[in-house]
Amino acid sequence: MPQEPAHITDVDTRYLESLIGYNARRAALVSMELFLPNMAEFDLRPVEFSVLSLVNHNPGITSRQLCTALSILPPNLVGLVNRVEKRGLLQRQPHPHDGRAQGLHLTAAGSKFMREAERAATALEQQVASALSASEAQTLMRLLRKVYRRAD
Amino acid sequence: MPQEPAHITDVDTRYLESLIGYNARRAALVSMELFLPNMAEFDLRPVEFSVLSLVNHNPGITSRQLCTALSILPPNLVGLVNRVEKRGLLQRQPHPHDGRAQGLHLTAAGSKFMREAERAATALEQQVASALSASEAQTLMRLLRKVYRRAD
DNA sequence: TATTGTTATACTCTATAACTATA
DNA sequence: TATAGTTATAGAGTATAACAATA
Repeated sequence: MPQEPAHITDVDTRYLESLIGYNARRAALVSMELFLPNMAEFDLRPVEFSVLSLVNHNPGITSRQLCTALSILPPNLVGLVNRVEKRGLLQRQPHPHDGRAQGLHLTAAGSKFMREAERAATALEQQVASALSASEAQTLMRLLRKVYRRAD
Repeated sequence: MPQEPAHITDVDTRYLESLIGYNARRAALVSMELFLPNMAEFDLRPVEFSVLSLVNHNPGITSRQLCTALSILPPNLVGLVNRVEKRGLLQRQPHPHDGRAQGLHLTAAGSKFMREAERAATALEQQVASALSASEAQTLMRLLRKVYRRAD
């Protein structure tokens, strides 16, 4: 056991690395760091990508549903939707059954855009998972979902 | 295959859930949500806990080393260290070999405080990992480290 | 010349309160 | 009365530039 050296060379991170939250946060930050340059041509932040992807796969989804699915607070979604709407990627449409709500839909340009963006994100995934085998990557995601899906 | 329903009931998140970054971020957010109430008595934010824990296990560590180990930018660490120093948990001391640097050390009160805080964090870990077996938790952390340790 | 720590500051992200229109 | 969307705003977190002291 070292005698509490006053001059540290290698930092002992073993305790922090025994905590799931610490490890998940570090991995998430690295993933987002890789996202930015690799997705630069799309000018999308991670959350914007997530929103557009959910609209892509759930046409007619409401803001409220997006907020619940992605843990975004409603006031913070407004500006985000406004931006991608101004870029011509997304449209608000009247909701068929609820006059308060609006269904969100990708425009034709938005659909094409998201096809390419999701292809790029899937390619980027190879970099994020470069140290993992295919089966390790699947295991990792399955275990992460067990952590954040509290009620399943 | 559904005909693009305009009224979504269950949100299809399958594509996003195929991305490591998305899953890691969701799990990190849930972990931090659990951290706040469970660690409330210590009045520590996750990053403050990480800093104090590294000082605890690496007495004499410098700010620069902390920044590197935790991916914090130096200007953002200053206020954080000031706060825990004002709380009497941490002390800056002259560095033995480098006049520019300062070694960070826990005070006696800080040591006692961090013993209890780390015990609480370890107990909290049982909640974070409640859906995982012990071996699944170990696997999860091992795979997460493979993601964020780009050069190993 | 490079590095440590610091200040000042800007920018982004996240959170809260209150309002409207509709259910 | 409750909910969807919105506005305004506050707070937390993260970023860059520039400086003094030391290597």
